[in-house]
Amino acid sequence: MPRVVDHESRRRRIAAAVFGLIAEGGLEAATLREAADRAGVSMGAVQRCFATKEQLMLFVHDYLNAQVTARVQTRIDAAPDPGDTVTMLAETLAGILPLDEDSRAESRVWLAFAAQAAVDPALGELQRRSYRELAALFALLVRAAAESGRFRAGLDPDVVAADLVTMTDGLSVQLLVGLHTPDSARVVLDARLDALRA
Amino acid sequence: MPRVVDHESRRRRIAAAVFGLIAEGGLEAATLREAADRAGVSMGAVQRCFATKEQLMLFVHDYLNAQVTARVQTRIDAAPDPGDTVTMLAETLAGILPLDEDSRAESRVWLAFAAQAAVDPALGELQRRSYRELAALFALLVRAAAESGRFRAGLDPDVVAADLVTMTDGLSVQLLVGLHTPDSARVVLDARLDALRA
DNA sequence: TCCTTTCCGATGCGCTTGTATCGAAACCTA
DNA sequence: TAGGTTTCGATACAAGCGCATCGGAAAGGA
Repeated sequence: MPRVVDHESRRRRIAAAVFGLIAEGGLEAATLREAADRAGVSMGAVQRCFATKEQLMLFVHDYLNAQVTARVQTRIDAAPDPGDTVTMLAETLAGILPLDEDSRAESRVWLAFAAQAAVDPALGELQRRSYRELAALFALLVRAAAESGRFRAGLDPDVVAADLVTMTDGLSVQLLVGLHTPDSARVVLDARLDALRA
Repeated sequence: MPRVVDHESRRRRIAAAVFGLIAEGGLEAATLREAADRAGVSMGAVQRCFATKEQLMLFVHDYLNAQVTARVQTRIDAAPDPGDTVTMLAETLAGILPLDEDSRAESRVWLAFAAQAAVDPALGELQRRSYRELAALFALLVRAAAESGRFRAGLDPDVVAADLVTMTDGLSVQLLVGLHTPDSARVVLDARLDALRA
């Protein structure tokens, strides 16, 4: 059993390379050769880690989700009150939005996948699942905040969660295209949260 | 001056073909050969009408805007009270959203261009201009509705217009991905309009 | 009628793509 | 140390791409 290498870390390295390529040039810029170059490996290595390009792209989609999740967790941990449900909700929302260069790159990749998901059933199903998880998280936090009295009573957590997902998508597009600035987006976000508070 | 043909109508025919290709398979499916086939012309004709593929894509972007505008105008004309500002606003919003198969196709193409615009400055500028026009129209209608007493006084038309643009983008994405249904999207839209009424 | 001018359809070219292939190198076991 | 197994790097290949080329067809003026 010779020449054993850490496949998983190499897969992540390649995924990170593809992520960068998509962030800079869209899905069309994601070619196996460029990915191999950027990851510092040969094409043969890429082909050994991923049987087809489609599998690679699905892995990159998961990699994107992991990146966003990690960013959000970091934000929450750095907040003054990491255990507070409203803090968690606010930091999650702010962490998803493209408010700095890193999150802009993530959002560009997200948008590229969203466009592809609209014409690719398999990717669409994957994305639908991701959205459902996000909405469930939002609903969980909203319900907890309402029960603890931090949010108004009588809110429908699922409806509010869906609204928040819709808002983040809209704001992300507007931030990327440049019609919203990070400052103006924060105003919208804060206003939305204020409207929920008791 | 022989062999004179109607260039403009041929350009629209080709644009319509590319539009269909993008709606079905994303930007990657938009190739000159497929476009020529679908439009029922030869590649030579396509090359005569558009010097490069980039010019063709920019034309398709304008074609998309024209399609949406025409749909919205049709909706307004068919409404019971075409002259009412609130009616115009409501029909414009509903016309933009992917609520039926035709508008879903338009929204898929819009999303494909939005993703490309995030990594292509020229297309980004074009899209920014389109968004500004839309926001200006919304602001105009909101201001008129507020002055005529149909909407609450004290609304900032520009802020409301930006919010409406953001909402339509978010709803469009959620409708395309399948987390919102046409019915649930209409509920959100109606609620947003109700919140503006006096 | 013929000629000039415009147009178009077909074909070719250079390039890039994803994937397949394969000899060589690397490593663990015996 | 020898052997066998796994991995990798380079290369080959077919397909598809945008774009360039060009001979002939079409149409109005002389």
